[in-house]
Order: sequence, then C-alpha cells, then structure tokens
Amino acid sequence: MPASPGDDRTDATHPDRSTAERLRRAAQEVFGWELRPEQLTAMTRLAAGRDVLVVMPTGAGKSAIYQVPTLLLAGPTVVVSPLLALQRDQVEHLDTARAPDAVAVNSAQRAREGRRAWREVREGEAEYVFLSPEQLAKHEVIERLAGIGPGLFVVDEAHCVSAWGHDFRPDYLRLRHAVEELGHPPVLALTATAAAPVRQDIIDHLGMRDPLCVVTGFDRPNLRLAVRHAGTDDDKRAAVLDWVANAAAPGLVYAATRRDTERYQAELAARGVSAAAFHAGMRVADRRAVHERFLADEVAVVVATSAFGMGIDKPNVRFVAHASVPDSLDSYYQEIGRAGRDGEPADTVLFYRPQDLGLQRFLTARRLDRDAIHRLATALREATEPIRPAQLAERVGLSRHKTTNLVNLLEQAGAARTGEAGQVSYQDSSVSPGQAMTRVVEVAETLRRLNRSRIEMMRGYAETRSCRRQFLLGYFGEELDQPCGNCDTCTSGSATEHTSATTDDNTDFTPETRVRHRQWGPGVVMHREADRVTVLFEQVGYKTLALNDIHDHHLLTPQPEPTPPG
DNA sequence: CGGATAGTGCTTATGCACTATCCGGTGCGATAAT
Repeated sequence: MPASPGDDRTDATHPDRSTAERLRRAAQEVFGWELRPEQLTAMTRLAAGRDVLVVMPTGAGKSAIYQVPTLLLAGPTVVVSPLLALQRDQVEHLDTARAPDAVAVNSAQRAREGRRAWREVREGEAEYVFLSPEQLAKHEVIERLAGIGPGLFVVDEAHCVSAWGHDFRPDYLRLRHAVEELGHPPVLALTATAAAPVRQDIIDHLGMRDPLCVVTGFDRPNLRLAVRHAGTDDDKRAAVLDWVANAAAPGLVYAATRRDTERYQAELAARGVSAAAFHAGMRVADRRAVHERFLADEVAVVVATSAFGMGIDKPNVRFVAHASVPDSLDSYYQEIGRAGRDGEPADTVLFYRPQDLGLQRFLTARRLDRDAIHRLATALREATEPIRPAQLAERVGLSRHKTTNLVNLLEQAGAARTGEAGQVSYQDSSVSPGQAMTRVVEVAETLRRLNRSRIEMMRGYAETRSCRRQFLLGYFGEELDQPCGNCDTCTSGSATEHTSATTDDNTDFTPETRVRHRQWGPGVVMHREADRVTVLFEQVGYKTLALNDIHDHHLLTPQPEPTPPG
C-alpha cells in the first residue's frame, strides 16, 4: 500500500516549532483547548501544506484538527459533510465558540440565505463553509470557491467516501476533481472508523498526495462484546426481545429493515419498554422528535435502521444490540461505537443467524444497466470536447445520479478520464464502447467480491471462537497481545483454547506480511488465529485460510516489501 | 438470499401444505403540487 495507511509516526524531520507553537497558542486563546500530540502533529502537517488522514474515535477532538489551523491559514476552510443535520450542528457549535463565523450552503435554505452565506465567505467574515459533496459537484459552487481560494479542504465522516461513494452518493467519488479545481489546498480526511481498504479508498478518491496517516487506538475496552446464535427467525426475535427488555437503558437496537424496526418497537412497547422506531421512511419532524427524546432520556430504546447514528453523541448509551448483521465490520464497529462514550461499561450484542447475511448480500449487490453504460460510453467517445457529468446526463437522457455513478465506473475501468476543469472525456477512442462496458462489468465484479468478502468478515466475527476483540481490532489492523477478558468467548473459556500462541514454527504470516496466493494474487495478512489466517487480497477481498492447507499446498508465498515511493 | 403474504389445491369443513410473487438501506437536491 503506497501511502502506508496505519503509519502514525511523524516523519523524521522536526515539525516547524514556531508553527506548532502558534497553533498551540491559537487553540488555547480562541478555543481554550490544550492540544494533544497527535492533534498537533496533524495540524502542523496541514499548516505546512500537506495532506492528512485522521482516524480517531468520536470525542477525541477530530474537529479541532481543522478548526485551529483555519485561524492561521489564508482563505476559508471548506468542510464536506454528509448530512445537513450535521452541518447545522457544526455551524451552531462554532457560533457559540469565540471562533470565526461558520456558514452552510445547501438546498434546504432559501435563496436569500444562500446569497448571504456566500457574501460572508467572500468578505472573510465566515472562515468555515460547510457543503455536501453534491454541492461541490456544481460548477457554479466550484467557481465561487475557486475565486475565494480556500486554505484547507476537509472531508468529515470520510468513511462515507468508501461506504456511499460507490453507488449511493456518487459525488463522493468525484471530490478529488473538486480538490484539483480548487488548486489542491491541503486535504484533511476525518473518520472514526476505517479498516485498511477503506483508508486506501479515501486516499485514492480524494486524490490525497503522500498523506500523513494519524491513527489512534481503536480499542474501547469498556464495551463488552457478545454474540448470540439463534436457530430460527422466531427464536432470534424472541431472544432479542427478552434481552432488550431486561437490559439497562438507554440503548439502541439496530434492525435490517424498516418494517422490523416497527415490529420490534411494537413488541417492546407491549412489554412495557419505552421504545421508538427510527428509519429513513419517517417524516423529518418525527425523526427529529425521536432523536431529541432519546437525547433527553425520554425514550429508553430506539429501534433503528442504519439511518440512525451519525452525529449522535449521547454519552450514556448502555447497550447497542443488533437484531441482524450489518454489511461489514466497519459498519458494525461504527454502530456499537455509540455505546459507552462516557467510559462506563456498556453491552454490545449481536443476534446472529447466518441466513441474515443473505439480505446484506442482496443490498450490497449492484445491478448494472449495461445499456446505459453503452450509451454513455458512446456519447463520450463521440463528444467533440470534454464535458461535465451534468451536461452529459442531459445529453444522454439519464438522471444525474445514474450518470455520475456510471462515469465513476468508466473512470475506474480506465475507459474515461476527468481533466483539470472537472470535465470528462473518453480515454482511448480505439477502445469500443462495448469493450469499455466489458471493463466496467469487471470493475463492478471486483467491487462485488470485495463487498461479499466484507460480509464474510462479519460472519468471521460472529463465528469466531477466539477473542472477539482480538478479531475486531485485527480487522482494523491493531494487534491485541492477550485475549481481552471482556467478551463472551473470553468469559466462556473458548478464547483461551483458541488463542493464537505464537509458536516458533509458525512465525511467518504475521499481520502486515505481504503475500501472494496462487489463484487470488497479491494480498496482505490482516489477522492470525491459532489455526488460520485472514488475508486481504487486492482482487477478491478478505479470505480466511487454514494454516494446514497453506503449508500442505503451498498456497501463500511471502512477498518482499515494495520499495517505498519517492 | 430469505421472509412475508396471497393464492392454489387438496381435502372433505376449517385447515394444511405447497407455490408464486414481491420486497428489502443509507440522503442529497430539484421539482411538482398545494
């Protein structure tokens, strides 16, 4: 991995002491903060014009990393944020501090409000401007910003680039073009959760140059981890209800479908539990009411789809139960991370049926419109000059959303490219639209395999007999020396039986070892247990292999480290 | 991929087993209808 995500060492050169000192003082005087070393490292690097990826838990002061350098840098800071509600919160939060003004620009506001916000940014009154990725896809927004000259480009909740960019919100994958059009100010990506491939996705799709990766520990030792296996669907439902009805509130229950959230809510209510459902199909006012009542401890349990959570910083959540598996350990960790933020003990329990993985396979499978790909490729090949995705959508008669998605795929397939002005052109006119389509299908197939393998890692977590925390942290590239003592497999003794004793004949395939598989090609060892290793392959995603098979059939060959770039 | 639901057929009356069909998650922004 060229950018070596996960490397949290500062480079050997001394950080600019005077810059560090100025940052420290600004933080103290304007915000009243004492900066921690990793915050200061990231800020100093940004102030020096470099790109930075920060992976830190919620509450560790991620926002400070852009809020403080903004005071020193010329030009406003652009903050890309996925939800309008988050933008609102951030703007309000900055307004109460002694910080410069913050504004948001989005479709929810009136034209007059928008004009005023732009004027404040232009005149230097506002130093922070919050935008959705969709705003940055608009040419006039880029032109305005380019005219003002932002000093810093921040992507908050940066895991959304990877989680949503590939089909749900395709403008996330085009942010790199916005960055280029703005003259590549230093780019800061912030997230609480990102395993290796997610980090690489963020770096690639934001076009980050030789980024510093600041990754602090993932472990949340106060969270107890447990999995309950269930036979039939009815058994599982009964188990969820029994467990939740007896658990210490407040808590969250994640379900896979909207319908299930309402069903569990009704059944909990019938048992006298104060519960509310939450999903994206509800009216905005109702969603907000649930959110506020939960924060105010007026409702004990929220039963939600994955729609609930981002931006919810409630310290005393005592449990997060999953009535069904999410699509990846990344999502799972994000969701259980909402428990126990006060540091007090909290329970996480996954009610598991392997059949539930099927729904996630369905939901993450994307159906390609081959005809539309062919039409787009043809239109691009015939275009006399480069064209913006929005214009291309009009020309071909497809929605902007779909066009952007397919343009992204054509780019990833090497069939199209985006130039400096954000316009798309056909890569090589000797390639036929049919051939371009074939390549797109291959790219989509690789993405599908990766998604499936992430679902399989979810299975791995649910079915492991060794320490769950070791498994979970291993997935995020962090090694825990000993079984944790605060998960169900540790308590039952299963973890000690299956723990990975590092025996002498067994020291190859330690985590981070680069390997090559005869069939699956190159990969990196992510995790090792007593009798098996998990490898992340570039082409097929995560695979777990038995050490016996590896040795007997010479499946894996260790590879030398690639020479670092530069 | 699997669960829910409606429909079909069998059986012999009020259900039961089987089959076909449909449905399933995240939010922005622009637009249409009041």
